[in-house]
Amino acid sequence: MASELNLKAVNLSLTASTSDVIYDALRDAIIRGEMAEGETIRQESVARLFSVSRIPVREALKRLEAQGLVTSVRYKGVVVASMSPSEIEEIFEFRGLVESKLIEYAVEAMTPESLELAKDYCEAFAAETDPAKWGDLNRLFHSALYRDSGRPYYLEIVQGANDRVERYVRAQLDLTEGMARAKRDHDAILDACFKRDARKAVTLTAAHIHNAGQALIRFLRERSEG
Amino acid sequence: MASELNLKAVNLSLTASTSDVIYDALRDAIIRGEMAEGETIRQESVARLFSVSRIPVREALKRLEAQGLVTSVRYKGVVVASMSPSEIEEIFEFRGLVESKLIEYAVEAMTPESLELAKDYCEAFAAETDPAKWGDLNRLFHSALYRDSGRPYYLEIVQGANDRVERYVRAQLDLTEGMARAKRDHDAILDACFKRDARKAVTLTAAHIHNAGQALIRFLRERSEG
DNA sequence: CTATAGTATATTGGATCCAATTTAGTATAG
DNA sequence: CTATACTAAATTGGATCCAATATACTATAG
Repeated sequence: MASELNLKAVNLSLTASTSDVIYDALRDAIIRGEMAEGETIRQESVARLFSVSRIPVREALKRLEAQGLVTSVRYKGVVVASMSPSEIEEIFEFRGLVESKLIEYAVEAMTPESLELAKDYCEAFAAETDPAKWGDLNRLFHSALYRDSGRPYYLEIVQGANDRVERYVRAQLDLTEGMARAKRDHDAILDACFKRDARKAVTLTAAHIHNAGQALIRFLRERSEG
Repeated sequence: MASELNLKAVNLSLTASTSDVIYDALRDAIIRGEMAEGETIRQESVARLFSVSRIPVREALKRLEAQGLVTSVRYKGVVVASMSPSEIEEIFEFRGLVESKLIEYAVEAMTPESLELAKDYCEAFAAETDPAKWGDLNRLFHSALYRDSGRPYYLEIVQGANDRVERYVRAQLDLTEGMARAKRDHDAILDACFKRDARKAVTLTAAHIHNAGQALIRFLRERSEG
């Protein structure tokens, strides 16, 4: 139910419109898996939730649609997008391709501050016991690694790709032992970055994403059979 | 001026809303370079143009914003996005990375129909004398090459990347000798596809995109100096 | 003459209302 | 009892109106 959304979205900045706030809250709820896939999002219920009219809600939904997080059918409504295992597999393959390049560009350019930041997030991720926070820390870790790549467009695209699959990743991390491997992978990638070993970082990143994708696909196929 | 838009957008399908029609028309106008970069798009003028209210216009603009084709400032309006040479360069680099992979996947899987289609577009592109149509045929050619790749997400991303730079490519093709090389490149790529030589197709595609990008950057820098 | 304050206009953001369509429910024919 | 036609409720799409803000313009002080 949309009414269960725990909206943490405060004004991100002074220039945020109502539409922006709603967009962020809905995107967050979808990414975190707080809304079931296939669930229809009623304009009126979202509007009531925020005590606004449907206008900004509709604009937010258009943006979500453009990003592929919801699908819309005229006069019927928008539903939370759902992805087949093969679609998810494609996204992971794509992430491997692009994020490998990103880490290659970033390793040479990484500042000490970024390295420290990545280290902090890496440790926080390893120490975190609340599954709900793993996704955030995982994302923060990777974006700390990539931030000096000098490739804003790549980052934008990778963010979009991650957005589409994050809900599935979270569901899996909650229920499997994927965390253990993720921690080891992160440590190894971070180590390669500290040593400025771009080639190794690339290899490890590609393997990290590939393995995570394969584990997720196995998980989803098992669950769909069970 | 927005009033100069030659709207060719008829209903794409029976399920198209007014917002969809306006979105397509604006996207088309931006991509084709019919609107100057930095030009502000007034909701009211677009609405008048289509004889509708501002509501569907605003929804269309939100979608364009989500795709990076316009940028919006609260209470000021949306303007046609403009890209710096370095941003354009990044897009071309990105395209090279992703489209190389796409052609690799596609070459093995290409059906005779797709090969014929690509050949037709390639020839039409080479024979076309109207610069306004080069962009369309160029895009059709490449999408015919990629369509059997089995990678819908890659295609979606590549389309978005192309959308952002197409206006600049068109401006350059209109004014330089870039066409000649483009034709030769296309012939060579198509030949490699017919011979199922994936490796060669990859190399040629990467070079094709790289060269086009470099030529475009040179063109833009010259023009900004002149 | 220039700079600044203040006002009027234009434009965007949002709310409310109406129209178009779908969906749920009901009655009726077979 | 089932299937179909019809009606009512719910929902989305769009139009019109009002509020918030920015921009252009004017007047006035210096």
